[in-house]
Amino acid sequence: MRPEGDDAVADTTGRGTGRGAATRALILAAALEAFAESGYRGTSVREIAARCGLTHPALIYHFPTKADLLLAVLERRDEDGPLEGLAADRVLARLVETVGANQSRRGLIELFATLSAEATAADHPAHAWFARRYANLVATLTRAYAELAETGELRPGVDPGVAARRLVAVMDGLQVQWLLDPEVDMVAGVAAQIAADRG
Amino acid sequence: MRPEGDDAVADTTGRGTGRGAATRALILAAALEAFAESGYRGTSVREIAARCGLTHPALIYHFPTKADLLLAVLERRDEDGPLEGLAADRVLARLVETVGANQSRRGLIELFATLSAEATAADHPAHAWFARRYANLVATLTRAYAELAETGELRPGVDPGVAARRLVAVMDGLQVQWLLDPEVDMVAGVAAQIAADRG
DNA sequence: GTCTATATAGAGATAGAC
DNA sequence: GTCTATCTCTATATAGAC
Repeated sequence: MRPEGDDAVADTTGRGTGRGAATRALILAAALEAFAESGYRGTSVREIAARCGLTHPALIYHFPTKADLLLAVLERRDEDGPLEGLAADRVLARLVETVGANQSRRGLIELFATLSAEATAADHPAHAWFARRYANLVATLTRAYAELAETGELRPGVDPGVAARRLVAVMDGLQVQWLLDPEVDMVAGVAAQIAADRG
Repeated sequence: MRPEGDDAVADTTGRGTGRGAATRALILAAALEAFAESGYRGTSVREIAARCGLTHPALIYHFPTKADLLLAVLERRDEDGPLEGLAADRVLARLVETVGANQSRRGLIELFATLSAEATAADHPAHAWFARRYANLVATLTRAYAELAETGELRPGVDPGVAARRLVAVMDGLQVQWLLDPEVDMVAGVAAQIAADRG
């Protein structure tokens, strides 16, 4: 009897989808929360284990190292709908929607704000993941802005590549300001940023 | 005989300016470096002590706790020339200059990028410092943009307060991107940001 | 003012029982 | 699949010698 049914959690350890699949999902949720509150370095594997009623070795059985656990959390977020295929208008609209949706998930914002700064260190376990993430995002937004420029919808003199980096920067920077002061309106900020560069 | 001469290092422990003043300056420099490389949580007091040829207890004599050391490092940077008194044009020009100057001090950028994210946690020792810093910076830039708006030098429809927050966000966000990829031009990005909101 | 030595707590990770 | 018990390392901080 296998109680997990048709559970479909990604398995990075290659152990298949045994009974542990549900436990793995539990662990990933707890890890997301914990990393979000204290960052990667500030969180202990024991604390994550305690959050889901496990002991430290039990967790380690599923994710051999702390770094493996972090990468599993990050890879899980990669499943979010990609922006790559969309038209320029849709890409920018989706970006604003995402910011609005995230505004109700403080933990997620904390995780990415903390981690993206931590992970600038070359030896950080999530370094490659963030480098790839930023490169992809900037490339996608550069293409969107370039598309706007072709039809004259980008303000003259605005460089699509620089504007794309600035847009990503505004999203990141407003997250920190919002974490320090929840009165800050991230959606308004990002929308204003896009409006400033469009014609 | 007091070898420190007219040394003027801030003394947060209330021990006066005895021989230790030179040692304190040495410690602060090493702490800045170390915090910059590994963040506050990722740095041990022992490592900072080792960097300046001291033992851990010797350092603790000067700065009773790790948090005291961090705050002393931050307060030391408060001595940088303030923006408050300047005219709008000068404020914005100085901002771009500062970004350019910082581009040669990777350690400083790492410190602030890492810490500003870490310090969003309410119980972080530098939380109050960063909350104050952002409030001051946004207030100063809001005033500068409002001044531009009065003389019609701000693009119509741009809210000075929102634009100020976006400018601060761009500076912060570009730092992370620059840390991940030194090809990123922070000066060009910040200059473009200001140009996008001005008339 | 700086040291050695130590207390205490917590980290990540492993071995082996059940 | 999860546990107890333990290893090893490192952390912050203190006591007291010099």
